[in-house]
Amino acid sequence: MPIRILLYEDNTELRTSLASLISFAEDFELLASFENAGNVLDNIKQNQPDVILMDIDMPEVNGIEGLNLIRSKYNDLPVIMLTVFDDDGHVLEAIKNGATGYILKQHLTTRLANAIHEVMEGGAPMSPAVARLVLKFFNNQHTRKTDYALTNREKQILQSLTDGNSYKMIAFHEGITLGTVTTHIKSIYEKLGVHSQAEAVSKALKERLV
Amino acid sequence: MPIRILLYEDNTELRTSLASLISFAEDFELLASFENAGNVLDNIKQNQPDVILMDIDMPEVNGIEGLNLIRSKYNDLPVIMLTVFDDDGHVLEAIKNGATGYILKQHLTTRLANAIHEVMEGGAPMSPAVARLVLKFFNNQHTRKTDYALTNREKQILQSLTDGNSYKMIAFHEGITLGTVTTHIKSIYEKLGVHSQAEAVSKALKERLV
DNA sequence: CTGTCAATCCCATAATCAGGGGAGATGGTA
DNA sequence: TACCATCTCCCCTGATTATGGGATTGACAG
Repeated sequence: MPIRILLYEDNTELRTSLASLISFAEDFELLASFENAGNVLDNIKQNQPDVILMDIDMPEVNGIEGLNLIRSKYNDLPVIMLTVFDDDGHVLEAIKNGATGYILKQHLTTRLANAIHEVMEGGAPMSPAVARLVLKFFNNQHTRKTDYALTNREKQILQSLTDGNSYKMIAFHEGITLGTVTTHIKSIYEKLGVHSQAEAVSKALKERLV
Repeated sequence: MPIRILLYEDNTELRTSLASLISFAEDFELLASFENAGNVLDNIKQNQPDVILMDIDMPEVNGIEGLNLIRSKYNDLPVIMLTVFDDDGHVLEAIKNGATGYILKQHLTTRLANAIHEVMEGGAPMSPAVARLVLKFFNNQHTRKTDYALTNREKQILQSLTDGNSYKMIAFHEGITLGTVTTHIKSIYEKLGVHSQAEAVSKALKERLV
């Protein structure tokens, strides 16, 4: 049983050559190809593909929008994004929206077949540069911690505040008086340069202080 | 000029066979290998490697700790993690801590050489299953939005609250009275099931409502 | 045309919070 | 020893917030 494929690509030449590339391999079957993602949901319903190849930069309805349409109905259908750019914005946007793989057009000839097999086996094929980008972003998200020189006690209390506890509850949980809690919070505010709970909690969460 | 490699792997047998695998290729040079990451910073200083191969599961100082040590000094030195587990926790932990690549031991023979070349060219080699895991996590982080049926106005105000604005400031910015702000916030709290600013802000940020 | 909903406004009160002050007890360091 | 940071406690006051009412308007659906 061949792997059933739908292709979205606005460049006629590339679409044609991709089509023949796919048809060449006997374990792939190209069901249809389109020049934009305008009717992607209908296309899927009619063709029942196993995998979708989606260019990002298309007129009318582009690849990201197409991806969104797909994900609104089909959560697990593998979608491999194709693009000439390794532009950060596009990549991250596609991935946030649930792309399964992401290959640069320059790697198409060497990687496409492999990539299709990989997604069918539950993998996530990416051009190495794309993978690096994702890891970098991921890493940034999780290490950004400016040093405000909060003491351990202050961190605990900020944590508790961030969990939505009132001064009273914090005092109870930490086994200290209400007055002490306010004292700690005063210095937390000073160190963070904020003037309200909302600001403190926001800063704590955004900068991963807790 | 061969690519200079340091290896960390506690299993003697595997360490030996990796060592010979690496020495076999003439574009690689194995500088040294160790059974845990205890002296990783000294090792690096002495050997000046281009790439580090790091097992995760090692006695004394494990791969994640080793990675952390490395990242505290060397921000760009490529570190490829090796593991038998495709266990979510390890993978994500390693990536959060700045791993450059992540390959499963079952793929070592077929992918290792390739992976080393990829990191040297600025890529991020990952076993497909690992890549899928990362994308999935990434995707979750960015789409998790439970529907609390907040109205547009309520979302705006929640946003403003999350930015650290007081009721007064919100009233001013939105051009409505203080009373109206409290009314909106009342219904926001009801819909979110919270009873304080801190809780609301926390929930809004954690569940990406804003 | 009637009901529902979003958005606006108002009133009122108890509780909580922000920010100002001062002060004693640790424990480590210069 | 003297200093300094940390953690603890206290007092006070004005501002802000949480929560309970009730009410009007316009839009939209049935």
